Amino acid sequence: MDPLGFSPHNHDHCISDGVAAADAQCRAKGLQLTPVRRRVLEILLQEHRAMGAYDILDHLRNEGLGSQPPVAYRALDFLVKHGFAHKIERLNAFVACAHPEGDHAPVFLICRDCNSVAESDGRTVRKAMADTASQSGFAIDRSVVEALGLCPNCREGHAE
Amino acid sequence: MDPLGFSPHNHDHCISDGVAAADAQCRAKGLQLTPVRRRVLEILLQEHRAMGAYDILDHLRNEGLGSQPPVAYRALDFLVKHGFAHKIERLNAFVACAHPEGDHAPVFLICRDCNSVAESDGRTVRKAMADTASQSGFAIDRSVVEALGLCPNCREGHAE
DNA sequence: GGGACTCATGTAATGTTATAACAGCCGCGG
DNA sequence: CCGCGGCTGTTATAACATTACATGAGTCCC
Repeated sequence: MDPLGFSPHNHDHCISDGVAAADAQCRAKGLQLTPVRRRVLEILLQEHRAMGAYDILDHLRNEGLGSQPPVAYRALDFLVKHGFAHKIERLNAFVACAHPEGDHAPVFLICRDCNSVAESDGRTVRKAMADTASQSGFAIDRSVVEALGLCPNCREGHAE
Repeated sequence: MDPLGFSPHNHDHCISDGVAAADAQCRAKGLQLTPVRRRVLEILLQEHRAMGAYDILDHLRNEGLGSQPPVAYRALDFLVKHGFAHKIERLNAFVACAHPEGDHAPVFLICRDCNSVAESDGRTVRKAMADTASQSGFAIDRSVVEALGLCPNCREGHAE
């Protein structure tokens, strides 16, 4: 059940900081952080793990905020589009962004044991990708970089 | 409709070479390249694009080789597991491996216009990822690296 | 040959993830 | 007041994937 950075932290801050950052950016860009969107972001921050759209929908349903898939997907699309959350393709799941302070190029480290997801700095990786792509004349818009393996905590358990 | 390398080539060779490589590796490793598996690989090589499992299943059905989803998924699992094909997570689709000569770390370049997929050499990218991961003590097993953008051919069309 | 085993296949049913399409609401500018 | 854009509510369905169980073909060992 360990969180995004593979390290302990004050989790209340994650939530309030994350929402505050989104709030600020939405105000700055004229976007609407509506109750459903805000709540979905809070849920993602709270749970601090990759969640399926239907997991999130369950929460929303319990809270009377919507019960049909499009409700969840629309909120998630919004959050992903504006960088407040990310989709983990490998898991068909979503996580709150761990670095909401503007543009970034995340690399996700997914633990195959505890399913935690860490978002780490992908700048060197993106650089390498840009080099690779330019050799074939390909122009990258966006990219998906996800590693599967063992997080530090689970590695200990597997020590042989 | 352009293919894996964004460049023209003799496509008959792709198919025969791909199947021959798989054949050889299966023999070497004691794996069974059964008719369904072989046919799925041929279909992927033939079409030379990312195909959904159900697209492949349609082909199989037309040929009397199986009609239920597990038939396609089992063959695809086999091919992916042994490196004869890859899954493109972003597209929920599969492509034949373009470099069946043993271990490799592919990076996929996915054109958002024509949907072609190129498999390029990911060694420098993997190196960068390993560096990034090791900083947080994460041990990578496998990874998914997919870039979305415009291939050289579609770039021309978009020149403004 | 017969029994036990493994691996591959056939098939029904179901589960999970995601989208299309349309109707209604609400705030805002004209 | 009206039209318009953006968000939400809801029904229905599409697209992707797996579980579970039955059958068959080959191999090994006795």
